[in-house]
Amino acid sequence: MANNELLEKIRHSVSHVMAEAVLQMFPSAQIAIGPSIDNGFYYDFDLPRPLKQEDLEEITERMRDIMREGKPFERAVVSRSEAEKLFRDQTYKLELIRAIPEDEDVSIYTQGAFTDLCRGPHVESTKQLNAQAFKLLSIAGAYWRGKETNPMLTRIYGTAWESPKELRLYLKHLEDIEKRDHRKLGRELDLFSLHEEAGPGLVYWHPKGMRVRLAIEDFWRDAHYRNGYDMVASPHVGKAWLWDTSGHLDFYKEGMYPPMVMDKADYYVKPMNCPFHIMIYNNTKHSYRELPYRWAELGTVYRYEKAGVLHGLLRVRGFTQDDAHIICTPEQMEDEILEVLRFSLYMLRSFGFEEIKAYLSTRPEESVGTEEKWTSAAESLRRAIEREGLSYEVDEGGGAFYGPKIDLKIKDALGREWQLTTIQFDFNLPERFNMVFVDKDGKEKQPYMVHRALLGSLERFFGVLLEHYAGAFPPWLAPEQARIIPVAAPFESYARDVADVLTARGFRVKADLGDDRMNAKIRNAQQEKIPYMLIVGEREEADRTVAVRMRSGTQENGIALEAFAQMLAEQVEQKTR
RNA sequence: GCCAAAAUAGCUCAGCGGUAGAGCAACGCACUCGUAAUGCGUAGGUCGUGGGUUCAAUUCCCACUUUUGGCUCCA
Repeated sequence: MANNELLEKIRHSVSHVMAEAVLQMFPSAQIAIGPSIDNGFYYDFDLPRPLKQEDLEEITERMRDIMREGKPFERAVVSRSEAEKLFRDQTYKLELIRAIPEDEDVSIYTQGAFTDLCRGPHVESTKQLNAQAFKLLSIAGAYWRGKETNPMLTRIYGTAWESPKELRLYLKHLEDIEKRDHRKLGRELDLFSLHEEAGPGLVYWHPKGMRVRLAIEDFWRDAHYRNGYDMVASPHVGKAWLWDTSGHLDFYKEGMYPPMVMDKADYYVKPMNCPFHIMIYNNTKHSYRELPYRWAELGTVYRYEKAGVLHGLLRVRGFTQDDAHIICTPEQMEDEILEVLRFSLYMLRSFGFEEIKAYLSTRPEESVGTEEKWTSAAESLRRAIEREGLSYEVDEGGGAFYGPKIDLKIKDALGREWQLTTIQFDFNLPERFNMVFVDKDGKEKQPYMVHRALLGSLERFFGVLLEHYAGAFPPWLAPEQARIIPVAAPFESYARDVADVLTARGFRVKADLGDDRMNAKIRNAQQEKIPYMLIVGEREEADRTVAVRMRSGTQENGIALEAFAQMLAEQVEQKTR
């Protein structure tokens, strides 16, 4: 969506108009902040009572009235004391005024009866706002300045555009997003479920969803073996000793499920796989000749996520990371980073994600590891990004305390960004677990350890993929690749024959032999978003062909069964969409 | 965790102080049919859980659970 200066002015101005309308209704309301945001605006209020949906209608009407009056937005620069006097009843505004740096002007904007502390800019007059091109969307709670310890304010979100037409397009876009919601598609296509009574945030994979997941996993394992990784598997629980040593009980305890007691020892379900992989490493002594190790595991971990943040497959409490740890010598580190980034991009592109952006996070204030290690690690991350020609942003000080990292975000079919890949250095665990290798000079040295997940978690990745394809998976991922539909009962045996042939070739197909009419069978297959419908009747049976109907609606008749099988095999191999 | 809203059949939803209703799906029967729904019938619900108010609660009130939208966009 375009986001030019005019739109920003419009949105910010509409938010002021909304604040004026809210103050008309609730003269005692405290107003906080009301910026423009992507696609719209919000304003935070401290109100005498909670808002109802109907209130939004009244606010909307009042806003339209204000816009019709056509009052100018007037800017004025005032002194601090004037500002404080002006907003003496507005505690949040007073706090904001005090936070303005000394060398900055304090400006106010007035339209009609409403004056707000504001940096601007705004449109010149409320006349320039189109009374039919905005919509108040939702009411939400938001902490003052986003801090949990601060009071909870009432936030009204809205969207605003130059013209009613643009508003309609945007609302349509929101509908598209809703239609693609992976939770909805997951239910409609019978892919997965969640069960509140059996535990929130825990995913149940149904047969069809599992088919897709296994297609992803099979490709993932194969790609990892081809790219120099080995597979390991580790337990789901570990004794407190492990988590004490790793530091998780000190730093991550609130993210872990509470302990289980057995034989007088505390066992914790794993929130991460790393300590286990280190146990494997520390099982024996290692020479520099053996490094690097690249150990991968589809490791299922459990983390306590706050109840309010759970969201379908995208935020869950139990998930399977496509995890791997690279353990290498300092000399190998640069090449390993470059390689892992290259491999990440290959994986993401294989799934149809072409727009990829990198985010580099560097050393935060509190951190472990030497300055030298941080610098060399961050620099090799940066060089790897640049060599791959990725656009990137740097988040200074945004790294974890244990090391710098690269995150990769992809853009999906609707232009939304999702973080999938993370590549993180870890200077903490090698130290805590006393990991060593014997170098050329016969001395024990500490290896570098890199933690990486390319798809992130299978659950989240599956959710993103589902929305990206709107449920219409490409043939190589589709749970059912082709549905064989006889035009009438007499051709059921040929339909079964076709299904047997294709099943024997390793394809995922089903013959629809129910007593529905053909039209209904096509409709069902269409709604299940199956890539191919093979329609068979007298003609097809006679010359061993199939009529191939694609879910796009286009069709090719009289395709030899063998030719179809070859085409499908090729599409699966090439991962064609 | 916090704010707000919601929870009725497998799904989508209606109802609302007098012990529940539709469409789709499911199941049964009939129908021999060439590109997005053949017709008829049957079954399915302690109205999220617990408590309260009431002669009577799915409906009103309270608590809990879960779900949804937010809690990062800085005057």
